[in-house]
Amino acid sequence: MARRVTIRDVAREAGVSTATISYVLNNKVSESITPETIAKVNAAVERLGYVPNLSARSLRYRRSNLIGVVIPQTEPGKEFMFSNPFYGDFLSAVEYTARTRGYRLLISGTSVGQSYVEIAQNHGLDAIIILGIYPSDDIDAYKEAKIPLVLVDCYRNDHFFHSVGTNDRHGGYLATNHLIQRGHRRIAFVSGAVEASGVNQKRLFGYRDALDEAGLPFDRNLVFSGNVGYEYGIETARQIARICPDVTAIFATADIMAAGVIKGVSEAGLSVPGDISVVGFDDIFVANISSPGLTTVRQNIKEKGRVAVELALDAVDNPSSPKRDVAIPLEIVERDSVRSL
Amino acid sequence: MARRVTIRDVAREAGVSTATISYVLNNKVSESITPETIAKVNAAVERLGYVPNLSARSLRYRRSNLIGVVIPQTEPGKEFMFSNPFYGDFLSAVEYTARTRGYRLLISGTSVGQSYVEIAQNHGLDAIIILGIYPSDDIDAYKEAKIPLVLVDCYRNDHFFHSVGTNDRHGGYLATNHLIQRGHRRIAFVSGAVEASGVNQKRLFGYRDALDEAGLPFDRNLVFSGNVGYEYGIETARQIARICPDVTAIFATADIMAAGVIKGVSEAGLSVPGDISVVGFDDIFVANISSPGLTTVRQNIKEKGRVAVELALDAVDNPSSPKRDVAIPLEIVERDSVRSL
DNA sequence: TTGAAAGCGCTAACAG
DNA sequence: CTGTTAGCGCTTTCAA
Repeated sequence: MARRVTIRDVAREAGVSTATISYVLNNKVSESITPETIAKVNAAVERLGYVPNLSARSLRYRRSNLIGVVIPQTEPGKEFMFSNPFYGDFLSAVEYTARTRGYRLLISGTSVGQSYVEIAQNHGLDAIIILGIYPSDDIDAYKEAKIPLVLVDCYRNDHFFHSVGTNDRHGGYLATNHLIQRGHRRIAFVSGAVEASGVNQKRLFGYRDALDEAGLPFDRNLVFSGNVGYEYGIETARQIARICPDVTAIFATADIMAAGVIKGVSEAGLSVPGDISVVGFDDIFVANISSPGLTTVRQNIKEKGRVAVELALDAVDNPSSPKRDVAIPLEIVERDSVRSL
Repeated sequence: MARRVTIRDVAREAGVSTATISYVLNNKVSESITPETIAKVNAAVERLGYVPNLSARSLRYRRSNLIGVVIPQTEPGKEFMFSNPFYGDFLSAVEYTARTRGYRLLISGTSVGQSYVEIAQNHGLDAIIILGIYPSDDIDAYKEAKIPLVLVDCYRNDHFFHSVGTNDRHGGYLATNHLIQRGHRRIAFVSGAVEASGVNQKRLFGYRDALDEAGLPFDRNLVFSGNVGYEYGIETARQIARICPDVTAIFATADIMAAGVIKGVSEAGLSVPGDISVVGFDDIFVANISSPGLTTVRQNIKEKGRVAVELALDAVDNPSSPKRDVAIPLEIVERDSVRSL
């Protein structure tokens, strides 16, 4: 490794002191520096190819300009955290927004026995964006460490942190009501694990809301919950086709699952939407690709990512400002996977 | 921000010096420390919740345990760098491998006017993995900065850096030959930009190889190159359906495009594989989801990510070791998008 | 076996 | 207007 060019080298080259270099580099207008000096410094920086060392700076400043992003392992021990394209879309938006604000992203799953709090402190992360899970074990550690946190898609918030999500209950209602309006009466609900105060539970509540409103009975046997994945969608659709012949519609709480459902339905020798209508959730591009095109509840993932970063930076700059819960709007996007009965 | 617990605090708590703490923390066996001291130190660390500051350490060590990953902007100015799920899969594998080796990932696109070399030096990145593009402008800067680099899917390598990719020419051959073997004669080639020494050019060469081998003429009008995206696949398929009625098969050099092609063909009122057969490239899960299932050239993305990290770390540890070019094997995966004529 | 102290590169208070 | 210097948290040589 070639020796780094330091601020010292630049100072020598420019014939001024290191402090002056630092002032010029950071546009410290409070110090008044002659234009000539500025020019000399810039020339020296240029000539030497000087690049500031952020490790040193962050040691000094106690800030790293780094935001951590924690993506949940979809399945324990599974290394493909991005198996759902939703995460990629989200991360893209986060990265873009962070970059325009001068922040970089540190991404890391967590190995067993290692808390993300530790990683955060290790690298002096300015803020952390956590997706989908409420790290119940760690949460006190976060509070204690006073690391600004943004919770995404998490309802177990105690207003100690900012959060961003959607009105999942409303989303569940939207999807189910869409089907009911089109004459469906026996509607299956397919989702990942339904945990207390998790998004799937909320969506399930919304599903029940719509049922109730229409005076339809809630049938526990039509609720299928497993894991958020394409495979599980296939399996469940097969199963539904086999044991619930009266079901005419399926609401899957993630497009990736809905895609599996469509596949499973056709593998069972039935057609979408001919025999079974399907509504998804997210509106990732898979909804477009699937055939038939998937009618789904769109959430603006890009916006979600943007807001997550805004909130994170707000928490950094105003640690004591009141914590906000932002909900990204939802809307039904109609494609071709729903039939009117 | 609560004041950090530093090694000093731990030293005071344990009643020893900071050096001793450091020795214990880093298992410096060269120094012999009594078990009692070790126990005391560990207890103090535990009690105080001490977490090492990696900025300080990296300032000292001149290494950050950070690997940079550069994902190309698929389109200039477009913020969604992950529009192709391929990247998410790749990144997952990279993250997992890096983590098991004690490294974290810094991801960042590059804003205009900012070279990634600068980012790398800013954060003291130990190595960088660059996907898909040869940063021709920067390359000298990388060499000069002596930052270990791994080039992924890049043929413009001068053996100054490690690289990992696949035998794209062979892949192109595989796909095209698969179609030829099944009786297809008029086969369109649909890809992103065909640049000199880019993957698409290689795949195009492979396409020609297969044509040549079978004694089929190469028709320039059957080569469509635009950008790697679902939309472009749709457009091109429509166009092919309209102006090339004799085409019976399409080789799309990315599954994401192939998915678009399938959509476009059906929008044109034709069927896959009834009227037109389609072969893709990558075998991302979209190949599974699309209907009909996409026959495609599989590359082991996970392996690609793993190897990229291995090579990166090798370059860190052995800066002067000879540079390797690793090719990940390819194979045809048959699904339902190809018909035998 | 342990401690004191220098220094990694940078910033900012203070002095000149 | 510019320079000197202390110190951010850590490692490691050298001395005790």
